[in-house]
Amino acid sequence: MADTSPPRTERRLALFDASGFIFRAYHAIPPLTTSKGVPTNAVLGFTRMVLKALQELKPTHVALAFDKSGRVERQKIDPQYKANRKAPPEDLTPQFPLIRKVGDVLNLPSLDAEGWEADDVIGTLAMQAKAEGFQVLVVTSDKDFMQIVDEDITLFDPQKNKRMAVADVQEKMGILPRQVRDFLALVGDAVDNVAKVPGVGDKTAVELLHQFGDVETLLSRLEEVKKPKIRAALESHRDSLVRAKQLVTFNTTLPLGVKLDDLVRKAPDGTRARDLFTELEFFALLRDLPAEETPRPDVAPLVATTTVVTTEAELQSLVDAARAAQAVTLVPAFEGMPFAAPLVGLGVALPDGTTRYVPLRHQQLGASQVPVPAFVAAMKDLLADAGVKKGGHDLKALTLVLANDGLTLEGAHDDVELLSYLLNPSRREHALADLARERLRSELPALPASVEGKKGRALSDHGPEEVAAAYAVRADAARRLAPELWRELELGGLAELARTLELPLLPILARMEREGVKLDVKELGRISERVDVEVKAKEAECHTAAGHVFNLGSNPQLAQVLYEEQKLPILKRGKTGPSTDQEVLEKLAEEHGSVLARALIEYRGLSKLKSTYLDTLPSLVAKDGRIHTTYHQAATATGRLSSSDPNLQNIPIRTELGREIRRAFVADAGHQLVSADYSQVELRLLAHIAEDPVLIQAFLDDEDIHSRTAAEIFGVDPKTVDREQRRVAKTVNFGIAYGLSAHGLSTRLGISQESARDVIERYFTRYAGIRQYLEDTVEKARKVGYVETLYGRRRLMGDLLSKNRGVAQAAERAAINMPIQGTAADLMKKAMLSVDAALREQKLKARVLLQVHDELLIEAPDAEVEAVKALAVRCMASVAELKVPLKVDVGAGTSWADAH
DNA sequence: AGGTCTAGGGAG
DNA sequence: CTACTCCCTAGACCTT
Repeated sequence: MADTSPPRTERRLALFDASGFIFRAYHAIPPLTTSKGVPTNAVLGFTRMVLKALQELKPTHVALAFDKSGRVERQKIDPQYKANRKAPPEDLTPQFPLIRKVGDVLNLPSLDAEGWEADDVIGTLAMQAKAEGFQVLVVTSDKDFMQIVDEDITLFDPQKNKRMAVADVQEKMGILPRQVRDFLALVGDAVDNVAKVPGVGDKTAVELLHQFGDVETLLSRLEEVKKPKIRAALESHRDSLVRAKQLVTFNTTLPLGVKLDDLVRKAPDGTRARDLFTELEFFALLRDLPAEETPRPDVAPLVATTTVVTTEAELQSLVDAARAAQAVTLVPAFEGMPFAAPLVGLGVALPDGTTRYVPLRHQQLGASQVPVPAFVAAMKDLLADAGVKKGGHDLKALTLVLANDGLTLEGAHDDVELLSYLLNPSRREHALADLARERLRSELPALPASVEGKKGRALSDHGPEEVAAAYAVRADAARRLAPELWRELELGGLAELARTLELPLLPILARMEREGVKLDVKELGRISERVDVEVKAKEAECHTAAGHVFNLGSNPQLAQVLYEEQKLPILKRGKTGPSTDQEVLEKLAEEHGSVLARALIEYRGLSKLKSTYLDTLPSLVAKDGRIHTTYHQAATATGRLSSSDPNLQNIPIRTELGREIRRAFVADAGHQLVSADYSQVELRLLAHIAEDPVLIQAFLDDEDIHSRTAAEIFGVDPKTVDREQRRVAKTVNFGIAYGLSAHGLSTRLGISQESARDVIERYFTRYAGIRQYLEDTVEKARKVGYVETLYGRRRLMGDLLSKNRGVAQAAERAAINMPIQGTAADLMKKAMLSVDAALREQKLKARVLLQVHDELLIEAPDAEVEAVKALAVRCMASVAELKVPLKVDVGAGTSWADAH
């Protein structure tokens, strides 16, 4: 039996200067509130610091020390002590109790003493612990604490992550730790209103202490002080100096009535900590909390054991059970990209609450696992049977992995990632572990580190016993989460959206990813070589203009050259320094004739396209010569898809070079790419949703919408609108659904704020329905807490009630935009279902490859091109009956550029 | 060497 | 603060 209590010499007590950190955290972290408006910046900073320090110091004992009416006792010595301190800011006061709560849920004892400061509490405990043989670590950033440093007591500054021992004090101060109080008394403290001896600064104080050792000796041998002025000053400030030393000296003899055994470190109360952090919206910190040690009694723990399926008979009985229940939850074990990764094993949860793990490609098992062909044969029909509801987490990935073994998954129904997303699309992640923690109050067992970290052993090198439980438990967690999520979806009116839109879309996205798009690597290479030359030339041009070589990619270096060496005016500042962005460079080039700025703009444009696309895309081409992006169906706050690895939704188009890059996206031999995109879809939706008669009529008349808007704004005939007027109108049309302000419009158009205001006012006068819609949307969102699309997709909008004006206003703009952008996303998703169904129905070979928000890119055999163009237009335009027509532009060609 | 943050910029 | 929604790159900075 191992003795779990550490040996005496290894007992470490960490004492936190809580009060000190509260103020530091408050000032270090910009104002922050929860979505309900509760200020939390100091709480957050404090909590972070504590967690970090605990991790770093790994103490065996711990306490948080607070001030409690901290001036009272010292003001008995000197009524002026801290008399100039203002009351804490009003948004800090409510944070004190919250910080005590944090200490409470983290199981860290809070200590204080009436009338005394945290310093004294710490001093007292430090002495007590030292006497009992502890190592003491005082967590503080306050220099006053140096006075209690000795061989057993060290300071730790969590911000700098530095410890301070005796030698460090000597090095920093030039005196011994026990002389620190004498030093502080001599030099005083303006902040705390501790009087100093005039004429005595740091240097003199240290010199005096070297000569006399301490204040008392100094005062008893004043005649030995050489400098007459200093001697006189000390003479006349005798009393205040003695008082000062009393003020700065910690009281180390407080009757705290605490035994060190009471301070043994305990694990946080996982449940309460999670609840509190959730309430405070400290989502990042939630992850750092250790596993919950006390599961809630009303929830059964996730299955702890699982059956490893190694025979065909066992597999068959699993299949039979799933078929009988018409449902099964599956979590695949695989490594790498789902469209290329072999299935290593499959975690299975059945509705009866049992789980299995089916190993398939575990090296060690060899022949003692079900052979892949047998697995495929046994599972094929079950997986392809849409009547058997499939559950899991990220069923698109499951679909792709299964497809690698020729298996088709139908009946995707309980994808908990997708369901959770629909409930709250603003959430960054819908990780299974988080959902299980929040909704099941259960921690998922970790995967072996070598699996999780993707390094070391391959997954297939693990024995099934190492991973079986982990995957089975994941399946079980998903199975249990689904009904709860569906219940909430029903309550929110979101279930239909899930059933009829998102879930049917899932297999289509899987097919699109699997299909990929062909890239002409040679063509891209040719462009890259050419651009390489141009980039180098521009780089040289920049260096010449600067007069020396520097790193063009480094904004600090660039700022140095522009603003210090070339003395150009700083037009805009960012968080970290003067800005060097496009807008600024443009001005510097235009208005200040900067050659460097001009060359840099061109350099940036070229190098961006080169590094992001030309150099990167070829490495992402799979063995089949095609690029397989990943679509994220549970990513955006508005309901759009997103794309990554690579992002094919931001391939350039606006510049000539950009268009050339699109020329490298090509159709396979004998095929063409058909591009079909919605024209002005968001503006049309704005017209429909806002029910604005003027805008609706404009679309019904199929007018040039920007010219029409210009005509409305400027009160002229649409035919006589000039280019400038149209440009203004176009910017307004685009910006209005984003909550465009007069300020924004003026900077974008380079017009005065007055005329921008005028333009917006005229717009709203002509399109009165739009103003009404914008106002109603925000007002309703404030009341109900969310905004929604035509099809009921919701986005929760907590920030609308934020006390931070900037945050609240940003939320208003997002609230205005979401119903428009989100409805457009809904329409496109519906269109994708419709196109897919039509292609199948007509038995066409054409395949949808890409979706870029308002565009679909389809690869069609030459013979099908015309039919596919017509089909795409028909499907996309008829996806909804609105008060305005949906217009679809379509084109075809051998490359993506040519299809436009 | 590896992770995270920031600035900047590509798309709709 | 100042136009919404994303993802990716490079450099800076910090940690292992």
